Amino acid sequence: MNYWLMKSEPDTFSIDDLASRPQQTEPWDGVRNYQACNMMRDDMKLGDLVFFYHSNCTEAGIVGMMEVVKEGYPDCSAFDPDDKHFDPKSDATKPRWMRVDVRYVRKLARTISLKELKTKAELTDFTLVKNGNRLSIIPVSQAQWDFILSLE
DNA sequence: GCCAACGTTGGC
DNA sequence: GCCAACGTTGGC
Repeated sequence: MNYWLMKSEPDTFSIDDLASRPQQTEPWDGVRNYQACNMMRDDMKLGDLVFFYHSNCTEAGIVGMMEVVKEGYPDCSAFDPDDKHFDPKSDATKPRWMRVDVRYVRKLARTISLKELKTKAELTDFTLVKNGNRLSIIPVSQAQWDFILSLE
């Protein structure tokens, strides 16, 4: 069982959007970064738990939790010329990008902000708090997961 | 809206 | 395979 963190801009897709979806489930598509896609393809497994992180907003931070309900499969939004994330170099015979499906688990009692996470000695190795980090999917260790939840 | 950091592209 | 140019991310 692995733990993860996935970023989303709340203006585009927030935790409340996820909670109001049918079955509270959503395909996590539009990721166009190889490192992140490889993790969805190879490492994210059914039942893995994921922090939902709001980025590029007033209070960037961890707002909730979700779980992987479908393992990596081709992101067909890359095949659709009308889609914002269309990629002409990806096609159905050789999909370049992957996605997983995630289901809402719960919101945290409060937002654990990036600012706060950066102050914790326990998290100095956590990729999220490293300067200039741009990965939208980040692995979280068991220890990091437990520690972050203890802050709630 | 600014800008630093970083990933990707493409010429050579 | 190097690296400059360019585009994007995301905190502030």
